[in-house]
Amino acid sequence: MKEGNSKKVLLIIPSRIMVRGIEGVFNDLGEFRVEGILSDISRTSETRLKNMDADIIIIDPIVFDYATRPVGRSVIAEYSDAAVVALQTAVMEDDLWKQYDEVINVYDSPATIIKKMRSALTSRLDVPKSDSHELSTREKEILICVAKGMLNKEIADLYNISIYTVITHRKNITRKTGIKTVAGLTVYALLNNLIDSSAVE
Amino acid sequence: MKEGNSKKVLLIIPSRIMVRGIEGVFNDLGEFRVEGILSDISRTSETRLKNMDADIIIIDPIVFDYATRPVGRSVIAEYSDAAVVALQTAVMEDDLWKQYDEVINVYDSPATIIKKMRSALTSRLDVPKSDSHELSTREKEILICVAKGMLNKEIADLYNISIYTVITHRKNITRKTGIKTVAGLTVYALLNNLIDSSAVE
DNA sequence: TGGATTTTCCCTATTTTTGGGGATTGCCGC
DNA sequence: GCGGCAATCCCCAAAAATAGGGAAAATCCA
Repeated sequence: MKEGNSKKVLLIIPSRIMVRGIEGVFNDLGEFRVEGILSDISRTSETRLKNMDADIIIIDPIVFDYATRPVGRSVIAEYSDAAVVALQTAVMEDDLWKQYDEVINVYDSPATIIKKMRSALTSRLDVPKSDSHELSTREKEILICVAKGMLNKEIADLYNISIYTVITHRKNITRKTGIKTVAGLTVYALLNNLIDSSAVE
Repeated sequence: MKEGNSKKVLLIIPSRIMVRGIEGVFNDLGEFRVEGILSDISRTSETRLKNMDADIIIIDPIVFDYATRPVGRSVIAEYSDAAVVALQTAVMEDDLWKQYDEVINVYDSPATIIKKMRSALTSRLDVPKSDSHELSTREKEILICVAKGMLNKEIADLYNISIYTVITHRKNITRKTGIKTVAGLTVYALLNNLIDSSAVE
């Protein structure tokens, strides 16, 4: 397989292990070549994203990170036309995977990985739109606390706000998500990578 | 760093990406050298485990079919004296990590990985013991309901028992597990495969 | 058989959450 | 400037959970 023919890949993956692993798998097989590596999607990264003319981007959705940012592929789409493949390492809500052209699981065999890479290049999604009824920053913070099992009083103390405010936020959270129980909200937080299971109990 | 000096490492990891990644990281740094790779812990693997005189084993606990029970390290201990390091890729109950000499996270930096590898070699655990206080059948049933977000009243009606009984069971569950909050119990139930995340919200 | 465990039930009191109202401030976009 | 939204605060009443206590059957196992 000729070097010149291979597709340019950009990795946006904070795990050195996984970066080296994917490089290794691609080196074994040719066809794809890692041309750039980013470990986050910070401001400085965005210019590299724009300048580097990658054919395909493999991203670990964890970079869209807990609570702070509006999740998703759409962020990438602003800076690059490359196909975007998610690297699946953790549990995440089904809907969130659908925005990517393909999803590679860390346990996939090299053959499967290559197949999915090809698939990502041919069958491209065109309109990745972000969902509407997002939780506000504060609401996410409160939700995280709730999912951790904190009391309203504890949350109020943590953020130096009134317990009434906490309760109001919780009302809005249940209204926006449609989830009425703590158990449900905990699962919601887990599936949306707002918390890690180790953060609870 | 001399080749002859490097420690022998056995990987028991089903993910090709992660195997190649760890090989890459170790190649970059010397000191450790991957001598063998297994992708499961089947019967045939056991002889290789015994014969290969590894200094340290890195294992992805997913090969133990996870969460189900506190197996794990003890299985390895039957066939090898090597230090055992877990590769942390997914959420798992806190206690289950404690049986390993070290836990490397996929997002750890190479420096951290090496540090943990050294630590695993020096500070070795000696008695990997399993925990005792299991939940009774009824308690598991109640726990499942709690994790689903059901009210005590609803649980009582479901099993045709008094709400007092439900409360008593919940007291015993919190006492046995040491988990006081619904959020924590939900995670516990998820991690122990008592419920599926789809069963909640 | 006898002890341990499980399962069941009950009470009181307190704490916490939920659900229904409201209200003010400030910021952003049209 | 006006509407919408985010974030803050407040009250009240009802529902639910928590934390003590105790106790009696049923079941299991050694």
